[in-house]
Amino acid sequence: MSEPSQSLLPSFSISAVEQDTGLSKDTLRMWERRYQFPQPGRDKHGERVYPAGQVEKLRTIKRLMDNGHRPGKLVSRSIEELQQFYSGLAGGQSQDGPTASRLQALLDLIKNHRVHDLRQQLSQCLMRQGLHHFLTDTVTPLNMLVGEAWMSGQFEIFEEHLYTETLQGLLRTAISTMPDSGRAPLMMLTTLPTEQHNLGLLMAEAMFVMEGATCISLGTQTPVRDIALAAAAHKADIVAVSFSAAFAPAQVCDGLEALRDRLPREIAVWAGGGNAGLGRRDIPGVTLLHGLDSVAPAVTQWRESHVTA
Amino acid sequence: MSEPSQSLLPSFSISAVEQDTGLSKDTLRMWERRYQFPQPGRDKHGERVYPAGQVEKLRTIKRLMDNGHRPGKLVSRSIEELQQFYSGLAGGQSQDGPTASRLQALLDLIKNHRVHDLRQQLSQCLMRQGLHHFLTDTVTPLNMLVGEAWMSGQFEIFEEHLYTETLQGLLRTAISTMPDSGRAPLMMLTTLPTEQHNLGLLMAEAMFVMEGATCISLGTQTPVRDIALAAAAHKADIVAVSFSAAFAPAQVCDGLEALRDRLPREIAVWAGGGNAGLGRRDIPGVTLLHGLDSVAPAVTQWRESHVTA
DNA sequence: CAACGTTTTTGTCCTAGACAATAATGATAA
DNA sequence: TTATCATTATTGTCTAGGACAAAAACGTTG
Repeated sequence: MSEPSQSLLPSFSISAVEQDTGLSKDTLRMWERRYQFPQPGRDKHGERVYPAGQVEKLRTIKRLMDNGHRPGKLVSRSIEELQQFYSGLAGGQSQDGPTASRLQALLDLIKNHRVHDLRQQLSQCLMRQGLHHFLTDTVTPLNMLVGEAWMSGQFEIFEEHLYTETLQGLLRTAISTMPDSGRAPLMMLTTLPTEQHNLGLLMAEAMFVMEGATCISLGTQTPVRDIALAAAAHKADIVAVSFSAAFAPAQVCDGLEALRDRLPREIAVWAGGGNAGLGRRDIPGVTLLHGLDSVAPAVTQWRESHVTA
Repeated sequence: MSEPSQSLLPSFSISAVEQDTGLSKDTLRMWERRYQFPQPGRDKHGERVYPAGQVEKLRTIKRLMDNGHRPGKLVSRSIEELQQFYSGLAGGQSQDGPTASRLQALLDLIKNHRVHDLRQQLSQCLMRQGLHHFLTDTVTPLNMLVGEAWMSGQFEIFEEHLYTETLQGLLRTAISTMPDSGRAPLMMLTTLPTEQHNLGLLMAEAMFVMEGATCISLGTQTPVRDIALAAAAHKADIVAVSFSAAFAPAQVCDGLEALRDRLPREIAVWAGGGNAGLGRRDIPGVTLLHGLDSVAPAVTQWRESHVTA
């Protein structure tokens, strides 16, 4: 529960590790049994005490799992191996030329903690490129680069937080600037419980608003029952749900099915985001959006099949 | 894990209940052992299946616990009794006259899902009252009323979400409107892991910015280690942490002590929010802010004791 | 190359016992 | 009557190892 601060290298209780890594206590104990990793020490009460290094490795593993890897292949490797593992994954589609250097410049601003300049530069990008290209050509690749930088040990968590927070501020401002068109479709946006990443949701909202849709965001973590109630209360046309990589892939389909069941058929369900479990199973009545570029066609198609007076 | 959708009244797995109520699986099982409540059924695999009614009662109990009640006195009572329990608690300091009717009007807007009007009315309040009075005289009491309305069954979760989301948008806009003074103190704002309520943090940020402080927000849920790193990187003067009622009161002091330990002495630690565990133990080197009104004096005092050229 | 069945992998759930931290209570003294 | 201290009650989280179903990977056949 508490983290003793005696030694220079701090150690963590099992619940602290759970919070820190996103791996459940059950999973942590199970890995210890199966893979002999992690191997925490014990305090005087016989409770697990995880050294900082192992926690870091666990974080790294979790991150790789979020990208589709399986733990069995990961636990036995060293941190260094794991870090290389990742750059081989995201680095595949790296840009080149001016785009790359522009992104690198932004990355440097984050690294050097120039929050103010970062915000200004991003804002400038937004103005120059327009919201659409800003999202697809700057934010999306930058997200990947930031994740990669964290993975390879160049970034700390807080630098990621800072980037996310800055971007959120920017996007919210941009969205609230666009006039509420009042046009169909009326979209309800949210995430399911345990999914706390707001950034993907905001990016989606921005895209939808640009297509002239009317958006109502419930924020993150709305229980299925409440999504259904909210959609009914607002007579929404579409419920859009976002799944980040961190969301348990196995839960994605379960959640979408539960949601689909609770909603009347005339309300569409759209799902998107960077989650590995999204394409896995096909759920009838749920439209998958693969990337931001599929937003515009989806809205257009919806409008064509819902022509009203 | 999955929620069967066969019956009209849906039922929940233990992990669904955990998500929904914020009570850990261990706690749920323990209550069952000790208090004979909840009493979930079992599916064919022998796993717990909680009926919707019990989940609702659990939610209600959790809410009361967040306000300082203890479970032993609550579990045996009926939902109706529990709901009265709450209104007796928060209703004590109800306003009267024009303030009350203004708040009631806003409450009605939420209830009738007039999101657009709600935003406009709130915005108008903000303009008329100014940010300071808006926060203390409108937002704070409205928060309580919304919580109370939920408790007594008048509000659904999603209506609370909607209110929160609207308010967040408004506050973020207001904050970004105020020019970044660049003056001391440089404040770093965040919450500890598991604390996901951003609203209190935003309200605090607004107050600080109005006092001419420079704010950098890390968003919610930053691990202690990363708060320390971030504070060092930005040469922050003060680290401010917010604790909502939902945060485990027992963890508050632990977290603050851990944070205090990791930060150099010249960086101040301020803590605030509606959490019941805040005043409990006195932590040397941590300043407690009781309510938004204590923000201004605290900043003034800090400035007085840090006169620089 | 697609579709199917089999094996391995993996996470979550279960029970039941132990114990420490916190809150409430009662007793004593100022 | 109020403050302080010791005792008792309450409460949450940890531990262990067993069980099992869902998903992924693999191999085989059409």
